[in-house]
Amino acid sequence: MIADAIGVTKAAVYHQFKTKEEIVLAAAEDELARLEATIDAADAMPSREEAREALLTGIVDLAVERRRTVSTLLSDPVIARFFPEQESFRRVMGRMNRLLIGDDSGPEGRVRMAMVIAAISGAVIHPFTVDLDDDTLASQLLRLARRFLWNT
Amino acid sequence: MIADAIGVTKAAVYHQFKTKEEIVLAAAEDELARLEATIDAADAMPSREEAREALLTGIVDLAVERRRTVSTLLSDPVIARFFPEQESFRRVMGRMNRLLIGDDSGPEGRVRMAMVIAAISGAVIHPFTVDLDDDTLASQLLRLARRFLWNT
Amino acid sequence: MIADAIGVTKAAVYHQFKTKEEIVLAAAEDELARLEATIDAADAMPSREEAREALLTGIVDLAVERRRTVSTLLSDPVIARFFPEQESFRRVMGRMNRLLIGDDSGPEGRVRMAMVIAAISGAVIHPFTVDLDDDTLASQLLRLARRFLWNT
Amino acid sequence: MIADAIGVTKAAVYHQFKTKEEIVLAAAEDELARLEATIDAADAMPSREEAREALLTGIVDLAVERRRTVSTLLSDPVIARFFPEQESFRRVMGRMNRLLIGDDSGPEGRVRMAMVIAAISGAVIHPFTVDLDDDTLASQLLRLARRFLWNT
DNA sequence: GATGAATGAGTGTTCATTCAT
DNA sequence: TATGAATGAACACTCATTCAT
Repeated sequence: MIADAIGVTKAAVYHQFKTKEEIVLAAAEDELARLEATIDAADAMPSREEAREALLTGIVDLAVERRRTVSTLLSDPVIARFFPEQESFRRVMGRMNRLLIGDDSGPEGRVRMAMVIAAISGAVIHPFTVDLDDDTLASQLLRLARRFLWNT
Repeated sequence: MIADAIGVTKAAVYHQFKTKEEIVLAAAEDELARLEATIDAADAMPSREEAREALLTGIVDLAVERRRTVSTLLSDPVIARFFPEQESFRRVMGRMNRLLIGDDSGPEGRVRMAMVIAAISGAVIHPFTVDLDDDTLASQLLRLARRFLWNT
Repeated sequence: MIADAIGVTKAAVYHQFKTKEEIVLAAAEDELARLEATIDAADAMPSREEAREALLTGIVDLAVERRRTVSTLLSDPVIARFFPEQESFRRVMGRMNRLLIGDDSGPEGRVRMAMVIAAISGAVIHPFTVDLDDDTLASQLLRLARRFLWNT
Repeated sequence: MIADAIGVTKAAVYHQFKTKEEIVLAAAEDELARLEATIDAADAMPSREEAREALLTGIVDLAVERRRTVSTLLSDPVIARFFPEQESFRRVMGRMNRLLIGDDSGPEGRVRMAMVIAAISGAVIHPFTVDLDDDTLASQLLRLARRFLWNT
């Protein structure tokens, strides 16, 4: 499908990537880089509150904007298996944790972070929300995350 | 796989269901029936508050308990395409809507319902929450839903 | 190639054999059955000398007659890997050993047996002997084996 | 595999050899040169008997020593097809013939030569003899060849 | 109701080769 | 001399489906 979609032969794709897994992983790394850029931008903010706010907005925007790719990636078994062990992935998740819920984020905090990320990606790919336009979806996601994380 | 799992031949399965889609749809109807039973139970409650509470708990329990099936079903393209048009599905969703957010649920209310359902199913299948035990997951899901729906 | 040669689709072949290895093994078992039939016939001979003689002739005839199949099988990596462990194979080799070089066949005897079998199959598939007609090849092989095994 | 093994790209190999066949043929010529050197050494012997003996030992040593290469080459279809027509190959085979079985080697003699070569190479590559150590294999091969060629 | 046999259309991958640079 | 990118053709295998029995 990939080869057909970009109009080359399968063998040409296999010249660039050794296995199918490599293709999936490359796509995921690309998406991860986008997320890290968002974190960098948030980090540059003057106050903690502004940084938090910017990050959450950035995450939601990213998820909504890149809906299809994110959705495909998140339901891919290769990602589920290999990504949690990847250094790059752990680093980005660590930075997100610290910014969103603080250095003192104990197990409870981490669980809440995981829940929010899961909820965001779930909502972004879920059939029930498929008809929602991007703005509505983004604003609802922000509300949901704020209520759950900080009760605001 | 299905045929092997129940110990008959593929052809025997094709005698009962005309296509693979039919099998998926049948499995989904089964899951939907479980949900409707939960709604029936909630409806039998004496007060509105108790009904709401029972329904939300029931939904979360169902999602957590039947994690694997629900997750498989929700990431199936057949479901995404055909289910929203199914009468049975619309009926159950309507009853859920009315119970959870009231008869006057305008478009805003329905969007919020959809978000909660999406968040619950997203969290249930998401890789980040895969290690959470059922109790933790259920209690976090309840908290998330209550905050977002009723800000409690 | 197999599917094309017998004029069916690949999938039809995969309906009968689960893997390519199974096909190779099945072909090998078939050839082995031929060899065992030859041993049975030799065993029915009245004297030891006649039995020996009949077996050697039988082996050589088989190798020459079924040249192409035997040659293909012998250069197949699957055979080299899995056949020596197969019960059927060990049984047939054991019977051959006992008939050709006797119950007292020590390590020296077994090595000689192996050499003769190897020489026969080598000669049968070797490019240098590819133009020899079946009769010439068979008589030379008999001579070689007799000289080496019994010095006659 | 070849390109990887020598640490260059495939295209670099294709700059030196026009086809895969040419590579195989070049490897074979290399092996043939070794054989001719062995014949040269034998030819330098004072007596005919010593020359014969030296040649046979030399051939067997070569086959055993270079087991893997010889085996690969001998089971290669390109070799079977093109080598018998090659001038270099015919020259070396002619010299071997004359030394091993004499100038008067009629068709019978040539057939016997071919059989011995085939038996040697067969034994060297055959699965049954794969566990034999080099010394055992060499001495058995010498014995087999002597018995068949000269009945000694 | 069920089975065995078959099929078309894929998928993931390798291999020998070509060619512009 | 060498490289990177590409290709056609194969190969081992799976999947959803059909059909005669």
